[in-house]
Amino acid sequence: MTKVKREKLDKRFGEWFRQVLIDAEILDYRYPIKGCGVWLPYGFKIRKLVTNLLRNLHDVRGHDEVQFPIMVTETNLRKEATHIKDFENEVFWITHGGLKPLEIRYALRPTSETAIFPMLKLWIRSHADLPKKLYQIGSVFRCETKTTRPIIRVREVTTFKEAHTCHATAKDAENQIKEATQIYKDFFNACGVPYAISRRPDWDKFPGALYSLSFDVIMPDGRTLQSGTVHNLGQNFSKAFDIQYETLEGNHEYIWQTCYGISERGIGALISVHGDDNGLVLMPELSPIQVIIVIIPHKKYLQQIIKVSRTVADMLSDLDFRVKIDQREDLTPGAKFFYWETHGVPIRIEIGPMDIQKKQVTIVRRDTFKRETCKISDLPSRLHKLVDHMSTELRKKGWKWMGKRMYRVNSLEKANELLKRRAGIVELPWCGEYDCGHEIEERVNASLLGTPVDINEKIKGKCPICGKTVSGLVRMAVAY
RNA sequence: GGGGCUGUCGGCUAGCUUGGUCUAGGCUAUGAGACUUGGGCUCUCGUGACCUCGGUUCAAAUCCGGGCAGCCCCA
Repeated sequence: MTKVKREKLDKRFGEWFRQVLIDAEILDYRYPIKGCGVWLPYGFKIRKLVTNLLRNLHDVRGHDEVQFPIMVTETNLRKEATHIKDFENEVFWITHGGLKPLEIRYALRPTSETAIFPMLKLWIRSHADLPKKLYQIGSVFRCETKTTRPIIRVREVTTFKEAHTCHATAKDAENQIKEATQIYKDFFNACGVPYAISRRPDWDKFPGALYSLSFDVIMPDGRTLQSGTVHNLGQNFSKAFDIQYETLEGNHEYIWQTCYGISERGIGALISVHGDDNGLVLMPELSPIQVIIVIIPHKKYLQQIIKVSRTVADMLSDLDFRVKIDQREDLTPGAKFFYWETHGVPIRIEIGPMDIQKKQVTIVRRDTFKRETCKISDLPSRLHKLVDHMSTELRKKGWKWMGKRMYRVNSLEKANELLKRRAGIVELPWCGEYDCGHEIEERVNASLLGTPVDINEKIKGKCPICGKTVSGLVRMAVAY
């Protein structure tokens, strides 16, 4: 039996990740523009399963999907001062229409607040129009100056799910933050991806927000990937864009807003968390093919083998499994086994002469490579159980893995030692002050992810900089 | 933000130091055919490349400069 190994993945993650994108035919990063890649058919199918999951999660909670233009006028982009200040040096500009310079330049949206809000001003008249919860899935553009890498840091983010909500009161907006957080928890749980939720330091929040929460995922190399963010915008943007509503009493008030986003980084996370040295491992729910049938040809039994494999495929297809028979004649069964392993297909069914004789099939799991046989009549119940079991196991394995990479320390020295070897996320007592935070950041040479919002225990410690007794923590990691 | 390295068939690479039989070699992939098939079969015949622009030179994959693209390290 093949053994599950994660040596290459753990030691040379960057190389492993790039190879998986090629081997599993997810994304071709050879497009001639920096930071841009092409979603390949198989990768696009994964992406579609992920975006549909996001759609469902938002739809059932009263969000409506919309589609805004990719271009934003310069005037609108500049309306909220802190927002443009932060994005300014990574905005792509459209300066010409044909040969003529444009009188007003257009920006390729780096995020869509400034595209959406002028329209909200037109749409929102009274309290009866609230709450309004919209989302869209599309591309945003950032001229990243740091090294770009496929899926993880790109210039065209092709899969940006951004939700924008409007509310009558601060409290409603605050509740929306809770709902958004729950949606994202549900999302990452469905992907089997473990996360840490932190409130970003004040100086590192989304430009224009009151505060920002972030879902950070630890990658196999110990760096963290910011994979989802939730922002409370307060009235900062509604004031800048003059979005008011008429209250029950007939007054006019500015609306309260939130926004939250998840990108293809989520896909990057789920590839990285579950994979192994044989390539991709997918959650059954997010796998374009859930069951691959490989026949083992044998002259004497060939017709029977083909007939049985079709029967099995039809049966499983009727039960809503995504199933496929690998009918390629130029590859040996062994070659097919490797091929589908690199593609992360959760379950392989082998049907050969031995199986035919015993009226059974052979089942092999992708996550453990465990091989077992099953009577054809038992197949439906066996596979249903197996799929559930695999999802649960992958999710558990992910959280266990992450648990080993969470550290709580009291001194800068210890934190520094852990972060230097990229051990994962390190928690340290912190007073919450800007000066102390910056000094910590400098001394450990890593990023402050912010303060935990997903733990309940009481903390007692001393800020390593000012020495004050504190009840709060700060999380640090080497971030992507 | 700063520094370093790299670019040759679809992928991985040999050749570059010392410019010239390089008409650019190999593995893999791929097309046709034969033979196999319970963990990447074998054989035959094909296909397929010097990133780009400029410079040096009798002569450039090879040396120099710009651009584009990729990788690594440090802040």
